[in-house]
Amino acid sequence: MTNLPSINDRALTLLKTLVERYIQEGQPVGSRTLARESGMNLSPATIRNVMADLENLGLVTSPHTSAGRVPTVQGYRLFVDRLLTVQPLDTDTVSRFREELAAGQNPDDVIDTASSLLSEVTRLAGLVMLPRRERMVLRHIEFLHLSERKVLVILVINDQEVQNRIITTQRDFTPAELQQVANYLNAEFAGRELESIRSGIIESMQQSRDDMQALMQTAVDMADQVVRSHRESDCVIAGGTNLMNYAEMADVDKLRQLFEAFERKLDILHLLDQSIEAEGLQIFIGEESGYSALGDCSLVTTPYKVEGDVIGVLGVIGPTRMAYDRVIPVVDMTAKILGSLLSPA
Amino acid sequence: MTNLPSINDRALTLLKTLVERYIQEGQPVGSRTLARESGMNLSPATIRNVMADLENLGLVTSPHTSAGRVPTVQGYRLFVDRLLTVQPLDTDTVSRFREELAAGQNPDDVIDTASSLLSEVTRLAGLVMLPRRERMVLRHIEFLHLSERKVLVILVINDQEVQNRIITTQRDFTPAELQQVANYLNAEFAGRELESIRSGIIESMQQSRDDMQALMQTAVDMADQVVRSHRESDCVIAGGTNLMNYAEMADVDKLRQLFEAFERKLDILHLLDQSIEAEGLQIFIGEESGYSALGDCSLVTTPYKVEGDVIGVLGVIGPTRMAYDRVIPVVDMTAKILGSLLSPA
DNA sequence: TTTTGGCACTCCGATGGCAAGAGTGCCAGC
DNA sequence: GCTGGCACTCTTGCCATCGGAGTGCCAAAA
Repeated sequence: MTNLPSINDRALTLLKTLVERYIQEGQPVGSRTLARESGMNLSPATIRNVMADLENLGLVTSPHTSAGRVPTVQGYRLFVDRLLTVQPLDTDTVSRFREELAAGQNPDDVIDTASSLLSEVTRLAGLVMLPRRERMVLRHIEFLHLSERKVLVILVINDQEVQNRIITTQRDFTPAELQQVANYLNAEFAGRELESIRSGIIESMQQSRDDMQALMQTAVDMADQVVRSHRESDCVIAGGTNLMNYAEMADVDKLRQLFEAFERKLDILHLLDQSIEAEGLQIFIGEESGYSALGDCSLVTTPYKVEGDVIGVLGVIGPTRMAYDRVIPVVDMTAKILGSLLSPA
Repeated sequence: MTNLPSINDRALTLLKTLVERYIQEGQPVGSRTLARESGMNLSPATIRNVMADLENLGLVTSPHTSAGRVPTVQGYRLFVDRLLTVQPLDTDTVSRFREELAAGQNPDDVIDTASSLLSEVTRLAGLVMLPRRERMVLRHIEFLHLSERKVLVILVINDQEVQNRIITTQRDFTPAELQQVANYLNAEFAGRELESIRSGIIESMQQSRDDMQALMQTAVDMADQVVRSHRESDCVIAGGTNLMNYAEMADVDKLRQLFEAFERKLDILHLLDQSIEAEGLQIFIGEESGYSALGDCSLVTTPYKVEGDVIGVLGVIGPTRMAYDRVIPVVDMTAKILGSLLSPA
């Protein structure tokens, strides 16, 4: 972000080749290799001088005296911000994403598929935050008499999501009574936002017979729960095992931390929450995320939109040493396709 | 299983202490330790003789010349079949299971909770196979008009499970038309088994208007899918990260194999399928499972029943060196509680 | 016949020294 | 400002060594 004072183009080019090389090989890059690789016709000695500068600027570091250099977080930052040349997507991948995502039967399906595809193609862990809707509109409510005092409540929200729950009522309602309550609620509240329904129902509970209140109360509870669960939201993580293939994850302890974070999901969600605010694609590199469990990991995320409104975030998580140039376009494309598939109509 | 010829009680007691000790410490047990631990007032030399016998019988083995002994798979087998003294459950755990499981809002909730509780209490990975029902009865079907040519189909099966899907129809149906089809299907097929509905609907499709066929076809498709997905079934695995705490899982490669098996789920399901036939609690030790990915793992499973019929399997997976005496009663109890909670009425 | 003490033996794991290899830092010369 | 050269450092692999732990076997004791 901050513009570095004394850094010339040559140093930048060398940094770029260094990062690229390190991403590919995963091992410290020495001056000899860099001299060969950079295509700049410079001697190793010159490179060493430049490296010393880059090290002073905090862009690279060596693990020990006689190893090559490795990019620091700041080095990666500069790389992705200013040096990265993004690889074009091959059309096969695009059409594959389009097809497999379109095959989903309902939003949950599509989101699962998105996460799996992301992980499979990038060979990293894919993550998709479930869409949050600004407007949560009750579409339809239905009560189904199961057995004595057991009722199945079905709630349809936003034309897509179906919630269901079994409740035990105080007394046995006849199917006709249930139908009656449902009809009333549908007539009164269908099309209204969940937030506003709560007060509405509580009001009308005053007037209705006492024993109907339990049913209505449940409707309110469920609506509450849907709203709440959508506020704290949730996310789908796929292909965590992919991360076990990387040398930097060889430490079981580190792995455990990471996978525990996956199971908790909370930290991840918090990170995703941050990037939901951002305009476009975002990259968190290593410690930038602020979570030690994501130690040597980077996160590439981008929001996805329905009808111009951001409703969620998706991306991948992998070692800092990931192929950003190939990952970024995949994440980008997935967001676009997912957005278009989730839009109503 | 096969009764071993020359094995006396003393040898068995020593085997028992050896296995217990090894389960606790995770390290080969030497003759000196065993002499102290067994409480039998025998000298290490005597123990060594017995160990040599046990080794000949294939019940224990030493990793190398001057290490103590470690149980073999056969050793564990004999241990769990004949020597194991099961620890009583503490009542706190039981009531905790009861409460947390009863709090589930619908079957899926309950199953997730069961898996999590299993993993948390045993500190292993918990797994629960989704219940398969013999009778799959259509309870209710509903069509909801979303937008032009988009219809949300909701299927309620067995009074508990709700399936939903969004379909695109050939032409736009009015809400009234949709209601009409739903009414017809409910009147005709509610209460009947899914298997038999297929043919019924196809028959009645001959008589109905062509453009209604699409809707009915979808109903058939969904029913098919439900039946099929229940046949190949599915399972919930929780707390895989717990396994990373065990020394025998320190190898990242082994871990990867294991977690990949978790993601595939197929092998696991196949194993669970085997134990669904069995009468009660079953233990697969190490290679007995037949899957190399489960190399040093054991599986403790037990079927759970609803109204006397086995409808699923649950259990835990962990290192062979697990505390069987504590794990077994937990698995057992979970199955009982889960069964009672899933029963209708 | 069974148990025991003793003793030689084996193997692991930690430690240290050694040499090769890789890469750096610095300096003097171009 | 670039380059070659040289000394220096650090890792890695290898080998030898040594103490500890535990076994196997044998001969004596119970």
